[in-house]
Amino acid sequence: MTEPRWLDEPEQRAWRSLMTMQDGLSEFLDRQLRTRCGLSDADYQVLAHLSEAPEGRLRPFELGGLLRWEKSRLSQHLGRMENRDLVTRERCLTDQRGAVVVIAPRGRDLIEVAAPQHVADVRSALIDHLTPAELRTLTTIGDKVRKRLAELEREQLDREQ
Amino acid sequence: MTEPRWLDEPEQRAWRSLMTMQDGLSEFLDRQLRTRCGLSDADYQVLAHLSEAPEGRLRPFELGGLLRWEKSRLSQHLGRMENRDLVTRERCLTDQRGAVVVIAPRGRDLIEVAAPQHVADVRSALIDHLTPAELRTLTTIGDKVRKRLAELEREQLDREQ
DNA sequence: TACATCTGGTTGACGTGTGAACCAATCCGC
DNA sequence: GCGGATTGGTTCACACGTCAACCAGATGTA
Repeated sequence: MTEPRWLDEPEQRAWRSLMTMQDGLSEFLDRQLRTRCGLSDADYQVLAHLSEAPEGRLRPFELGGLLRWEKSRLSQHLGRMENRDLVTRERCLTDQRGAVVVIAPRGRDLIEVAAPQHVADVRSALIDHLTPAELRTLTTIGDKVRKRLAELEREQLDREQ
Repeated sequence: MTEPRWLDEPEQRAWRSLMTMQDGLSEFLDRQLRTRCGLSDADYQVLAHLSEAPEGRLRPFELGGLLRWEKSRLSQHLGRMENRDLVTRERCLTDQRGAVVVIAPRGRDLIEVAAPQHVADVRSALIDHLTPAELRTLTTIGDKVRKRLAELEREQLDREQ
């Protein structure tokens, strides 16, 4: 605590580089989706998961698990998507308190137009400019960080008890 | 356009890995700052830039340039930060329409507490787990993407004319 | 069966980001 | 100098995310 251990030059550069890339990439992809298909990144992810699910239907809690979204966020977002005819909500037959989200025809159409364009954007902004080695390193780093964050989260939970 | 060129296995994994890391990292860092210092990531960045500026003062448009924020966002956020005594706003003497943002004592105190903790978090979640080679690769990738995004933005602007 | 607890989901209040409209001061070409 | 374009900034309306409170149906345990 008394010695902060600031980032040195290469560390600083890597960190800033990552942050800038992060902001730039999300901003770019979100804007492309939005201007070309009228979908936000959030809409896209919801529709992507639904379109891959059997019959295009999922329980909200399953969808929330896949997206790692808070349940209130999901509920609010589904409400807005329902108003725009992207999805519909039905009552669940086997669990009386639950619901089922179903992708609507308009949602299906939009995601089928959006998906190839989105992949093309991801390629054009990132993937196509990476060597196989860079691709591997990126995967490695991502996996390491994911594991580490899970660890930190567990520690946090332990401390709370 | 007729052939979408989907991502292959390693590409897919790298992309998802990056996205997950991105979400997880921002979420973690933001939560740490928020619970320990009552600062959002946005607050932190504003205060960080201000505290490094001469006399802790910057014109909003300079700050906006550094943060790459829309001016309306910056204006709104500064308003809220002013209400919380983190910054103050003064009229600019040399440009009658402009303002100057100054870091307030409370803002200075908070950033000085938050900064070392924030760096420690960045280390503990990311930097300390990377080899020098990974650090270099990350920097390289970030730089490539930044250049590429700038290129795409220029093309976009050209198309609009 | 009865009561406590847990789970799936919605709602409301609030903080935050975006785009467009707007105002005033400044700049620039004549 | 004058009039139009540009720049610095704020404001409004709206979309979005988070948290806490809440409700109803399910589950577990005596």
